[in-house]
Amino acid sequence: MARGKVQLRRIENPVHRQVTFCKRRAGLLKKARELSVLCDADIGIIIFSAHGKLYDLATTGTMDGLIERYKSASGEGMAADGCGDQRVDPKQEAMVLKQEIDLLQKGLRYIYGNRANEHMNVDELNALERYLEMWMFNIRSAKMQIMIQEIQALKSKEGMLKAANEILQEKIVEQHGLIDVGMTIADQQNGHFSTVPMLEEITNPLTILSGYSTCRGSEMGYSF
Amino acid sequence: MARGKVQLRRIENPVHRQVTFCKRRAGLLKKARELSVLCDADIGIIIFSAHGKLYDLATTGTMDGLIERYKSASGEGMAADGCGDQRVDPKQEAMVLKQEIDLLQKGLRYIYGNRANEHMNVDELNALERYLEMWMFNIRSAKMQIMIQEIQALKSKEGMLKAANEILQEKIVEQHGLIDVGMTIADQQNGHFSTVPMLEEITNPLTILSGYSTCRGSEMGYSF
DNA sequence: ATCTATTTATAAAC
DNA sequence: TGTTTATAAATAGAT
Repeated sequence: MARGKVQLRRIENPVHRQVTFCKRRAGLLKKARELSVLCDADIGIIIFSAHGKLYDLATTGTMDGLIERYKSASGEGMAADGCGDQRVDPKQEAMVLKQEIDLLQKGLRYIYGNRANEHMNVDELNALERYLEMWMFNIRSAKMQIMIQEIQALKSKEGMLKAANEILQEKIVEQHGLIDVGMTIADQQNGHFSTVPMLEEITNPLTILSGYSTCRGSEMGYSF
Repeated sequence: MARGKVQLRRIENPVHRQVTFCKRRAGLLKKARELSVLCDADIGIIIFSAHGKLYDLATTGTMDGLIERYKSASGEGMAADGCGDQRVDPKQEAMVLKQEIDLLQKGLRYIYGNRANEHMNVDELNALERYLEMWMFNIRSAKMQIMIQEIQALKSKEGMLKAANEILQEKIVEQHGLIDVGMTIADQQNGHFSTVPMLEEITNPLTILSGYSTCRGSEMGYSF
């Protein structure tokens, strides 16, 4: 705000960044206190610096009190959604794909390269943002499917082995009486990996996108 | 700040107070977003109006995530009794993922749902864009680690069972002569799932981002 | 909500 | 860090 307009992006110079952090942090907290007094509001602010240091402010009581109040107040509204879909043109498909690829490449340069060299406007960024989301879905779906297959295959294999194990055990018992070597080894592992249900919940893309499974699954034939 | 200096005390006129509350609240949140972007800070703000209405902002993930982080960061002055260290967030990991998903879902509602219902400003969209990049890396890494662990655990379990199986087999042979039931079942599965190396190639984030493996691995200590 | 006259906040320099 | 100063932003009051 002074001696030069500031761009809304991360300040690269660490010294400048630190100085600005101090000044603006102070300014922000001051504004918060003013708002609280002027308008009779209760305000809590939590700030973690880039290095993880905590700064906080609670204009009323304690931060914990505000957090409690927040938790009870925020558990309220849940809106439904109406997902309207548009339609695609069969003829321009190739051109569209080409443009998407161009944008992808530009975006990668932007994200991983020197941002100063690549200019992307808001529209391009928005488009890129949408693509990123689709990519995540596609890649994740593909990988999850493979890994879930793998896990289920291993589990079924395990089941087979256990069954075989039991059969062998029984044979031995039939022939000889109780022997415990095999059972002991097998049972040591039981219940050790009960994380599987949770795992599947977390990793299943459909779970993550719950409520958005209309997520253009059919439109997502982008050949990535 | 304009047309008249303001006194630092509660504005008595209810209309003025309400107007000022709206304006300054917007200003405060804007300042917070700027500070967050400029200085790479994570900020959460909770505002209760005089009438109890809640307004909030979380520049990183969700407010719940910041609250958790706040609680663990602020409660560092107590290290009395001998509790086991939980340095490697076994539970926090899941929560972190959940928060990321929350924000992603908000973004998805915005992108695919009715934009009128979800108001996201340009700042939020830019943040979302940055998050997408980080999420792709972080979420994928976390999930891959879990699933790879799972697969390895199952494989080791399989090894155990096979070993037990063999021992049992030997016992039977010792006692009785050749029996083929167990061996047949176990061997049916051999070599069936040689896909694992390929799987790991596909799922490794660094592979997907090949050519961009300078992918800020070290800069990505965003504490989600 | 939109428009200005002013007050504030603050970037750069010290 | 703290102070100074020129300038960008925020915003009080009016519309």
